[in-house]
Amino acid sequence: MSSQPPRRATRADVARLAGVSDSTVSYALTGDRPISDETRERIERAMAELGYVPHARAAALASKKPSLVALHFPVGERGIDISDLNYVNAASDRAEEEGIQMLMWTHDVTDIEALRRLVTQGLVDGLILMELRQDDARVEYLTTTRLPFVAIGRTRESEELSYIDADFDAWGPMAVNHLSDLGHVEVALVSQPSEVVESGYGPVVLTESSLNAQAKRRGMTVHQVNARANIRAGREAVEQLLRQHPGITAVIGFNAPAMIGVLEELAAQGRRVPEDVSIVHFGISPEQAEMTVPAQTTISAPGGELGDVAMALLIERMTNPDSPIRHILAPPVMVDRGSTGPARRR
Amino acid sequence: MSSQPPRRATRADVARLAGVSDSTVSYALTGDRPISDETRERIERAMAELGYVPHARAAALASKKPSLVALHFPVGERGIDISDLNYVNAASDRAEEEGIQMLMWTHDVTDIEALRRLVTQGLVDGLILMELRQDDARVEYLTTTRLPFVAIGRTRESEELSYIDADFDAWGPMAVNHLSDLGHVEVALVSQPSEVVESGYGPVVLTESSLNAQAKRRGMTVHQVNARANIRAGREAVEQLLRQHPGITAVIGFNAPAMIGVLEELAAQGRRVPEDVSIVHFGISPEQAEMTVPAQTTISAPGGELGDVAMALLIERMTNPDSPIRHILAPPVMVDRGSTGPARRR
DNA sequence: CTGTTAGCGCATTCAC
DNA sequence: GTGAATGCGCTAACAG
Repeated sequence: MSSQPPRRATRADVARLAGVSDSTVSYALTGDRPISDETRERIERAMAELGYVPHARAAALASKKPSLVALHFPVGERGIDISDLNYVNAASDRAEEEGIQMLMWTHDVTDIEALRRLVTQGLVDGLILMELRQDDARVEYLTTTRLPFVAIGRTRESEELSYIDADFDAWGPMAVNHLSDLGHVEVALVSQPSEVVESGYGPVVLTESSLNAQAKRRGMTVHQVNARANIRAGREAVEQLLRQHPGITAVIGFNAPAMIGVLEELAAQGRRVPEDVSIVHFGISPEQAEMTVPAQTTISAPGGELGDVAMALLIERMTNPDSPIRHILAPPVMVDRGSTGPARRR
Repeated sequence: MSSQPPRRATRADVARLAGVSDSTVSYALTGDRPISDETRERIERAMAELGYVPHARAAALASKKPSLVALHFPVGERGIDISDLNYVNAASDRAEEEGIQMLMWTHDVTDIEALRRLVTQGLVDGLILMELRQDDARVEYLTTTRLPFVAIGRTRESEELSYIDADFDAWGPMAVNHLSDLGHVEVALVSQPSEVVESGYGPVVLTESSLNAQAKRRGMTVHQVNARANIRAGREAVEQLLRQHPGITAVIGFNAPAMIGVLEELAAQGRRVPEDVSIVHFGISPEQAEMTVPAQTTISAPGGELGDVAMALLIERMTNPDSPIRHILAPPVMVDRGSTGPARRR
């Protein structure tokens, strides 16, 4: 390992060694104006020799252009999985295309004090919010701030908020119609813990209500259970559901760990999927859906699109604070993995 | 929503409004020298009126003190779960105590090009690496750089690397001794996918070898399977193991999703835990261990300690580049959740 | 094609 | 107790 030089080389060091002026070095770097091949060559040699690394934060200070944004990814009860990574990577890729770095910030949604520190320290030029609540304290706080931000997800009153979100109002009907077309008339919904619903978590609230509305229209009965996000809770939930409502022919899931338990319990009871019970699962990634036995048919948002568009929205707002508020809804995508079939005859 | 002021207020604006000099405002903020109550009062009023927010990145530039570090958390095949969050939160808490913000960076371990961009853009003052490989290209690259970094985990040749790591050499013996004391002489090891092992992932490599060595000493036979990280793979693995080696009385796991499958398959076969088969699981979080039916006895690293110490190490290196290289090993912790018992009589 | 100059927002040394 | 001056590393006019 080479011994560490005492301090990092600066543009001035490079300029001196190359025998040119400071700004020439800058321009050689950015290519913002023509440089003769010869001086460019000298500059590059000097940079290499000094191990010169431009200091992006100083550049950002001087140019007043955005260089660093954060994605607020509150890793709450459920953690981060590969499906979330689709968002994250898409957003980050989009940022890098624009020469902006994106880092993740993982504090709890409710930790407004930490958010305040992040913002008031002026460490980032913009923020993307995820896991929006219907009433979201972060949004309230950030609107009192000059920091540009957009959301993946939305609040109840979101007129003033730029966001992209999955069109959850279409999720429920998509599931109901699919199952109803297959002849199912009595189904179970294994949803998320009641705290999550009560805290006003948009996806669940919107999906549940669109599902119930459409079920009513199609004459379908829905028995809902709010299960904790673990395997055991899923087993217990489905055991009880099937005991109390033997007419159930399909389970709609919105809770990945619990649905593992549901599948376990069905297998333990000797019920086959999809011959005896059909399964549809909201919002999980292909990886999660393929992981279980059997694989699950899913209805979800289009992977990276949300992240990509969100970053584009943020960049627009950072570049031009007067750019219009945007609301974008991404339609759901259903992937059939064979876990649904015609309803068992009653 | 209030209309947005044209630009953010600066220290100069505050100084002008308060009728004091720029530096006085700085000192009022930092408290680095005595300020009369009266001027402090005026300054505070001015700050409030202007909605002044200090600009941390400019401050960092001027003071040459670190203000932003990144935690490289490669979210690979397995994602991030709550157990990882212990590290993340502990590190981040420690950073904030020192007035430093920590953000996460989630690119793939192998994406050195992206790492190079992160570093050469000079966006962060330091870096914590996670998920170290035995030969880790990131370490190689970063040592050619002036950027301070430390690791949670270690490489094969880690003399020059400051790290904290779990003492995996103690994991294997802890599991072997525990089971051997209970009379188990033939056990299964459901480990991670062979690519992971071949890529030289330290925890697995070290744990496996310490386990095998100790098993030999204690006269224990270990049948190892490298299962993919999903439920189905775990089911298949244990089914085959028990068929080929009916003498197996315990399963040692190092693969959370696969072990869910193992438990499912044992239940499906009517084998009870721990009466028929004992279970010990390496490296999963309490949350994961409690989630399954039955809960699993675990041997893991002490949650937040790794993150906390890693950040402390990094801060030391950033503050004083000449500080000594440190190697710290954290002893394993076993939590008995009742999934192990005396070996079934053969 | 290249150099000079004046900042970006702040910390800090040196004065008073 | 307070102010003025200098510089962190870089960008971006303004000058040739």
